[in-house]
Amino acid sequence: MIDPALLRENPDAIKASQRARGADESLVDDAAKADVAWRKALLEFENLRAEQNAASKLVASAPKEEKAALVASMQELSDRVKAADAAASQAQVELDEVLWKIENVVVDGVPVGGEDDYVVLREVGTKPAFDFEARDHVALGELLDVIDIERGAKISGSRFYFLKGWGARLELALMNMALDQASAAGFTALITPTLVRPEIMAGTGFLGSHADEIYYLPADELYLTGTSEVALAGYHRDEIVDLSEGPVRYAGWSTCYRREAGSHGRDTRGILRVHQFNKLEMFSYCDPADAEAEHARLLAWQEEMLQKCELPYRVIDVAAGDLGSSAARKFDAEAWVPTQGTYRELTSTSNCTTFQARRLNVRYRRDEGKTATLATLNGTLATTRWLVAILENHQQADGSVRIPVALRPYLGGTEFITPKVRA
RNA sequence: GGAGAAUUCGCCUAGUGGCCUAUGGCGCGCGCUUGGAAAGCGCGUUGAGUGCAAGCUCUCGGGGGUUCGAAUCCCCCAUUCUCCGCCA
Repeated sequence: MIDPALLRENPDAIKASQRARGADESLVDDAAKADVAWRKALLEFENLRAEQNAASKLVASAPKEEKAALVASMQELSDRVKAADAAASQAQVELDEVLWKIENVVVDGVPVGGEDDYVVLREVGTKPAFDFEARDHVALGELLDVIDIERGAKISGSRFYFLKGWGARLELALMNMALDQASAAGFTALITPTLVRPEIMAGTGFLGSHADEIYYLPADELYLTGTSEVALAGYHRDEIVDLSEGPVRYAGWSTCYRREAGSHGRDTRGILRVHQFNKLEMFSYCDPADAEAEHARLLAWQEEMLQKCELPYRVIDVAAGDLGSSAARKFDAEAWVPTQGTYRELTSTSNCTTFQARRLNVRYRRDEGKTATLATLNGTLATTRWLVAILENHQQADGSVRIPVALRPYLGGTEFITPKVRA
């Protein structure tokens, strides 16, 4: 939710942001109107309630024989209080309805436009030049017996798979390397619940336009999360978080579930787009004044991981129209996928400023002791999808795959996965 | 699955319709005292909304109801604990 104070002080800033996103600008005027109406209704109710409270004290202290008359005279006031209360509640509902529709105010400098209007910030690493016919990760997965897509489909349908042998070990190695790096940077490891209640799903902003992307278990009224961000953001719901020692950071590991309802026919081959995968997610609670700096730190940690995996990648500054509603800015790091001749997203990091925290009521104490809404940020540190880039970029002519040096300690020192070796 | 008990400020706790603008303790903060500390004493210590402000309003797990008036009575929901049953 946007900051109501900003709505009163500088509605034009919100309008400019909506414009940059290609979103509805008129919502801002609607919200301002609803805000005025709500405050008026609230004042009316509070004045009547004050009157009632005062009169109620008289009844309490009145002699018995006068009570009946006093009580009778207060019934009409009581009705008016009830009506005013209902009107104020209704006005607040109407205000919230509009406020929740307005997306987060983008950070200055975010590229204007839609999906294709991203700005490439940098390209890092050298794309591999193969002097043989490169195999894609599906072919490599079969050859090395590390990814079993056929049997995944047999037991669960399309977009499911088994990671097998060195494939399973490679993913665990990747996650462990990421967790070690995160722990060294001060993140607390969390293995999170993947089934959450509706209000948590709504509070994190995932039940909006993308609700059909989410698995739902009606018998239990629980949602399967598509990212541990949901649990990590909900973790401190309704709490005052101690930020006196700097940002509070969590590295959340979980399996992620996505229906991929709107992507029929896209990335149907392999494990690039699947219904179930694992992810280690960074999540940071911090002082809003520090949020942009923290965003840069999250991106730096992501790049460190990509470099340790010896992957060529580029970083893009995602355009306003392609941001999620909670994000004020988003950087994606995309790794080169040789057989597709293009970059594919491996990590994404969003600065949600106070937008998400306001919905979930997460605050911190400022130096003066006052409470204020804090900022939340998130970013991918490793996912199953990384295996695609690792397998394809490090493949050799004979179909074996070279393990990046930094990952080897997590695989018992193994340097190559070869077609003959089994885990 | 069944039965019962509970949920009050960071923690523990008092409170059975109006004197609750919620008790007491622990902890924490400030001060007095002290050579310094402990003890002791005094003051403060849930948050939120609105308003320029004084103030007013809300907040006793959440929501609804009864009532002139609800921490207190009723209903629904959540969570925790205990017992019984069933299962690994």
